[in-house]
Amino acid sequence: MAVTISDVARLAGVNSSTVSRVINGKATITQETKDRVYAAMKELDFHPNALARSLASGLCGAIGVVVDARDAEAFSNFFFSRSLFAIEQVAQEKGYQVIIANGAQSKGRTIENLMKERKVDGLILPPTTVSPSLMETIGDFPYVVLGTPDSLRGVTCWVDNNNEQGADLAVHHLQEQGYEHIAYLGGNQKRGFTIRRVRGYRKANIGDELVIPTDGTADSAYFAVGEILKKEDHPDAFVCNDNMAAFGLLKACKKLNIQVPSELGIVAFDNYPLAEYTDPPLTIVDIDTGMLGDQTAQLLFRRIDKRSSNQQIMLSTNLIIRKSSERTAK
Amino acid sequence: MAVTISDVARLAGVNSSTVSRVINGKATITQETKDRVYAAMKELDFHPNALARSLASGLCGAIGVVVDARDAEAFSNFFFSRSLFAIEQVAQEKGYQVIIANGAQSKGRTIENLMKERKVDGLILPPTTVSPSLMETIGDFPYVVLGTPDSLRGVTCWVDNNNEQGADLAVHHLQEQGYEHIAYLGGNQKRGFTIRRVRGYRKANIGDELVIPTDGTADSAYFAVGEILKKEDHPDAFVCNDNMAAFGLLKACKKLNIQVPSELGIVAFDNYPLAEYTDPPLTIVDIDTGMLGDQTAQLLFRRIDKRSSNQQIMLSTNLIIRKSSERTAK
DNA sequence: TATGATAATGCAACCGCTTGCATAAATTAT
DNA sequence: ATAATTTATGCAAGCGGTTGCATTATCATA
Repeated sequence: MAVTISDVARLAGVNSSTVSRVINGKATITQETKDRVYAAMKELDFHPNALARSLASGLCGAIGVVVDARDAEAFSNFFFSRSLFAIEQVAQEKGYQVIIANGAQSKGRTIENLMKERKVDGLILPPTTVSPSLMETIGDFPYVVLGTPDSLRGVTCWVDNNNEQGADLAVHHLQEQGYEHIAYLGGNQKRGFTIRRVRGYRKANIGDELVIPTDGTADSAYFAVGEILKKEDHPDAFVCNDNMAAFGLLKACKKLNIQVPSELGIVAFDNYPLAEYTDPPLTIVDIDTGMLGDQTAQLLFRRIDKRSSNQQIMLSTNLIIRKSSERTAK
Repeated sequence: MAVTISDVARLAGVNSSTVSRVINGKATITQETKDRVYAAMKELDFHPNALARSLASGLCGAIGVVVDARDAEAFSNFFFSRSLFAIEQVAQEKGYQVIIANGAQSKGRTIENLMKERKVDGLILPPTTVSPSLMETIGDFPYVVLGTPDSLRGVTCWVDNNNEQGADLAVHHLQEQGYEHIAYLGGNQKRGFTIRRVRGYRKANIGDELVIPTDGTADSAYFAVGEILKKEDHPDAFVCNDNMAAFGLLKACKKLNIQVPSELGIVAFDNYPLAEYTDPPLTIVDIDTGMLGDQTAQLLFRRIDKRSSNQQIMLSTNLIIRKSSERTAK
């Protein structure tokens, strides 16, 4: 059987409540007593039972990170896993555990259980899972949405990168480089972040407007631009919603013998590790996923500690300029 | 305050132990009583407190997945996150929570805490964290290493893909395609899985031997092969330890105007989403990361339930043949 | 109908820790 | 020296369940 607080108390010749106070350090205890308790703890190799502590104290010492992934691909999406790294780091500093749970199959049950069965003190949610009804069951339980929810109804707290500003950045950069007909390639036009990126593109773009959706694969981008690029007056630049779209586009350009960047410029969202190894390397609207995770976790802990009300945090994106948009180098 | 089991009991007109039995379903209870209890539970929107259950039952209902990542890059490595998806799925089926923890900074303390503070019932560990001393503190606590430990001393339970067989597969395929001087590119020669892949390469390779380490970046591969490819008698095929090495190699070939696959064949480990979008698409030794995660979790649960002794499971890899090794198409 | 076996439920201790309140010890003020 | 404070520790009641044992209700058997 495991060593308990009373074993330690007995050995140190004190009451178990004293041991508890020593552990938690929030009471005045004589140095001498402390020393005896510490010695006893070390001698018995005592580790407090986290479950019992949580039960007694009413805090579970864990936060839940919910993912909404139907397959391994979505799960391993790099946006998520990078943010997760930062989240875990913040949690570790606070002495909290991180529980991950895939909410894809369960229609909100996952979230409800985590909350109501007292498994976590707070939740980080993906934009796709929040709905008015979910927000109702969540009530004033601490949560932060990582990303902007598709529907804002009832949702009051999130952290996101500024997609609109990112698209603006991309378009302006291409315009500065002398590109004139800028199109937008990729993305599911029902997803909030795509909508906002397209909105940014529309606002910044002064030429003709062209938005080409894809299903997220390089192939679909490849086929989608195939016909368009054959026309005489095809766009001379693309803002790509993701790296896969850019890859499909590059492939199509290669096939049709369109030179990048001299004849066609490309800027894509998200700095995948491989974006700088394409030919030519891709100019990127970079999202600081680390910062995103960090801010999300920080905000969540503020809410858990009741040190913060609901708020929305928006992080700026920034441009990593590479060859794919360097028309001036022509 | 939350609804407790006694609230339910009171409303249903039974003792709280009866409610407990109804919840856990492991006792004979009259249908009529059950109905009353369920009705009361529903009326009060009762959710059992997981902490209290765990404390009383002695099981925490969570498994820990330890990662060893110094930075977000390592954390988001695709091998890990894909396996994680499968692990979470198995856990969810068993009603278990998945706790992830980065053990990089803490020298085994993370693992020890998860275990001794009773936060998890079992652990999935990365090969890099296991050491004889750690195995000693782990004792007979249920664990499974995901990957083959670098040092086998004291380690008794792991699941891995068969790296040696994978390299064998790659070399044979290249030989069949008519390539004769096959080199091995990439990897840290101190890491177990690289060593085993190289061993497989050495066994299968009948021509000259050449192993070129890299630091995992495409750049280091690019520079490493630069000189080698300039020589007259350079290898006519490469087995790459990872996708990044293959990217660097492709870039070097392009620069030196070496045609792939007609003049030089490439097979790389790991099927990155982008491997089929390179020019030419890469032939891959594919690792079924989903199966790996699944088997690891299954084995862990068998150990938790004491239905299995320590064992080592090896999963076969298989080849995805694409253009980069199709010499016959010359 | 009495009797033993079996099924259904209640009782209460316990899981290991926290914490409000009471008490005892130490310190300071008068 | 004694009273008034302040500080350090003990006591015991929870936290919300689970579970072995005791008890009662139900049923089959003779």
